[in-house]
Amino acid sequence: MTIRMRATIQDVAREAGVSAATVSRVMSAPGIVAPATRAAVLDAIERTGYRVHHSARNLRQQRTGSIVALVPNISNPFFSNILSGIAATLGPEGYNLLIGDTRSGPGAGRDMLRTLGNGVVDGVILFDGEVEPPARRAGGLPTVMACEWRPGPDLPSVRVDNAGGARMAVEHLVALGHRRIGHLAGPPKNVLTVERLAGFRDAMAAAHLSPRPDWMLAGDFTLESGAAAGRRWLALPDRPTALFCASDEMACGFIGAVQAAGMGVPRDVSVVGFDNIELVAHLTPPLTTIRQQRNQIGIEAARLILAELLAEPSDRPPPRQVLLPVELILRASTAPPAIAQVCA
Amino acid sequence: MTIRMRATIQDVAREAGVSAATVSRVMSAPGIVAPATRAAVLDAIERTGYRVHHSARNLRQQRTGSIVALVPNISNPFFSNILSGIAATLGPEGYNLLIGDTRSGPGAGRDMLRTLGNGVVDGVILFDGEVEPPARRAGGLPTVMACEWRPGPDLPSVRVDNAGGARMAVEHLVALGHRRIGHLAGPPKNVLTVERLAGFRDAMAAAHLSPRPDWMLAGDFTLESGAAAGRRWLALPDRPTALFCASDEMACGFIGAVQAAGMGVPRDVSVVGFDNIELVAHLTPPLTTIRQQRNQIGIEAARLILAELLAEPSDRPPPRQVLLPVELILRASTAPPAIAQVCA
DNA sequence: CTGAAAGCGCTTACAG
DNA sequence: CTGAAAGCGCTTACAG
Repeated sequence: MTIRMRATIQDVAREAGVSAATVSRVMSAPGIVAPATRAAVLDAIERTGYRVHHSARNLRQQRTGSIVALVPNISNPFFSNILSGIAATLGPEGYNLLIGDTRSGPGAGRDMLRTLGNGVVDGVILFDGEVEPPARRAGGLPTVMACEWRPGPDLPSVRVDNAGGARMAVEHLVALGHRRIGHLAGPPKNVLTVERLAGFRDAMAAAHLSPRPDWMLAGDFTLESGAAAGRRWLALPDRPTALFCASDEMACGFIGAVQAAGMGVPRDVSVVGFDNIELVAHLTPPLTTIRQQRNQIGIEAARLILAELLAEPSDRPPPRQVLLPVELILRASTAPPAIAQVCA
Repeated sequence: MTIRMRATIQDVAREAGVSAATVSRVMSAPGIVAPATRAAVLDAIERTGYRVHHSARNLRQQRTGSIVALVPNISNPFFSNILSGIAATLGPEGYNLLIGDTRSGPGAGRDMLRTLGNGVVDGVILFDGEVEPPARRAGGLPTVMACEWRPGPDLPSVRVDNAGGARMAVEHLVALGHRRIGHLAGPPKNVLTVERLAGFRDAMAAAHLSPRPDWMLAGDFTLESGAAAGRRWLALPDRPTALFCASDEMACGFIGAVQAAGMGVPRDVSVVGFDNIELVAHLTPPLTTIRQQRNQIGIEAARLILAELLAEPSDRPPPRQVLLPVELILRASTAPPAIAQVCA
């Protein structure tokens, strides 16, 4: 029952007949150590099964090697692909990805950011526009925003063209002949809600249509809120013939509720979503939607935070805003309005 | 432009007129320090804005304060709720949750586990039955399995009653009057595939039905493989009237493909899924499925790993297997077979 | 090209 | 109840 302890750098040094400093150099800058020495060290590393102890290295280098992604809700599948893009980009650069939830758990929100600031992570990718990150000069961590952002201040961020996507959705419906177009929005204060709503209004105005207040439905991006909106749509005395939903999840819930009542999509109402989550291609009818490149969002966010970490605090570049394009995906949930509807 | 450095324990000690040791004790065992001293220290902590530096503490305590969850695919929304259950349980105990992907990225699989073993994490929750964790005595990390598991060895694990769920699904279909029942399975080597298939066969035998080879469809748990199975079903000269799918995602893909061809669910085929992911309640028709308590899986897995970390290596308890029950959720995707079908 | 030494910021026997 | 000291395992000026 001999328990073999983990080898330390000292064990390797002894085994190779060199100093710990040399072993360290072989790992970090192999070029500056003599070939023979290097070979001996590598051999000793092999024999001892040595692996660097990260806590020790981190303490010495005053870094942690971890980045945290803070999302409003880990359970939301929208983030899965994004997180996978982040992890894939961070890994090769020697960073681990930690994941946190800003809305639940201990020390949620801003308080969490302060706790994380001391030897837990080196940087933050923040997906929640309602959390205010402590300023850099107040001891705050390097932070980038993704998807959502905060008004005003100068954090690097990656966003998609939310207003543009909303315009595409409406223009598509208008081109099909719809003039009675409603909108199912996200939670009121959310920046994405605001931008998509603005795009909706712009495109409506451009088509000389004025949004009807009773056709502006409120949701919160969730399936359930979409279903509730569907029930409200069913109860309307005078219904829009088309609806632009600010998220695919809401569109799914809406369609489910409408179909459950025996109405048809797009027969009775055309529906456009936002996000292009994988599932909506398999619905009946498949959902017309605005595609966000989720994996790319993750990749870009990871690059931004890596750039922040690399830059000297003194000559940090001005915060970059990466804007990713979106794309209209045409499927069968949209069609020209029925004659009866147009004449209603 | 005064940059105020982070306060260290020494700064607090100086400020309070005590030693660093005392400050440390105030944080870890307030009871053993005199009330007056304690108050002075707390005051100094407040004034300096001191926060413990985790890398240093970790190095000293020979722990990292992090647990990693290794999943086969971060992008799979099935894991979202589970991860959120883990994070919620780990947080209050002072552990962070790291998330890794066993199938992609650098050092995937087993190699990853060895890298993680040195000051990166204290323990592993492994969701991939195909990764072999290094044994504890070979310097392997404390590990628990969740959802999937490995044949034979003695790792603690949390599982659901996969075979029981499959039996419930088939019994339900039999009770509705189906006798022509097919199965859409997961990837062949997967333990979940094997268990659910066994449950399927048991229940079929109990109903004096023999599974027809041409009704045993193969998938890999993904939407796309479900859609492919739907196309195969459509091409069958003699079709089953009901199908038990080993995952909800496959059931969604299957239903989408079948409906796209103008066939009806449950009119032409009844479908049962497995998992009860949130979305399937909003499909048309809503999916009858086997519910897994995903959040609870996460909570139990977190408890198991915490127990492992707490136990002295000497008197570690025998590995516990937590078996969570599943539940049949009745919805509208299943119905008695049509007369024409029964007589086919 | 290599080594001796200092030190990252904590915690914890040990002694009093 | 409290302090002085050692040490966790590394890396990195500094000196040669």
